Amino acid sequence: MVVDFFRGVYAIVAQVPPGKVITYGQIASFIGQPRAARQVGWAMWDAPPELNLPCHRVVNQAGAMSPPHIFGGEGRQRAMLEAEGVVFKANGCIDMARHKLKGLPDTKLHSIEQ
DNA sequence: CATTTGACTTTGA
DNA sequence: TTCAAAGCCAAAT
Repeated sequence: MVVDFFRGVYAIVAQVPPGKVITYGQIASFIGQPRAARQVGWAMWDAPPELNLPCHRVVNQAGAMSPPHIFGGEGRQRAMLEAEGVVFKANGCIDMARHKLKGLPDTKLHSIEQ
């Protein structure tokens, strides 16, 4: 089986270090479905708060963040990212070249794969 | 079972 | 990095 898509998303996001951000596409790629970036967002919606997933560290490729109604406020996500040490550009987008995660800190994804 | 929807990506300019 | 258009995948209706 392709493993629970959502399960993989949770595992990836949970391993994202503070002060760093990851794109939906990268998450999907780690799972094995580089085209299922949209479903990553769906998984986030279905993501239980018990996991304490740092959804604010998950952004799109352009460095733009999710709609405000997700975090219950306009500019809410930006505040959390700034608190983590993330640098924002004047336009309001994240400095991807500086914070875009290249690889996961732990390769424990071996369990969720396959 | 067919259609719509969406926390997106990629390519090109 | 930003704007525009087309494409993809899974869940909801």
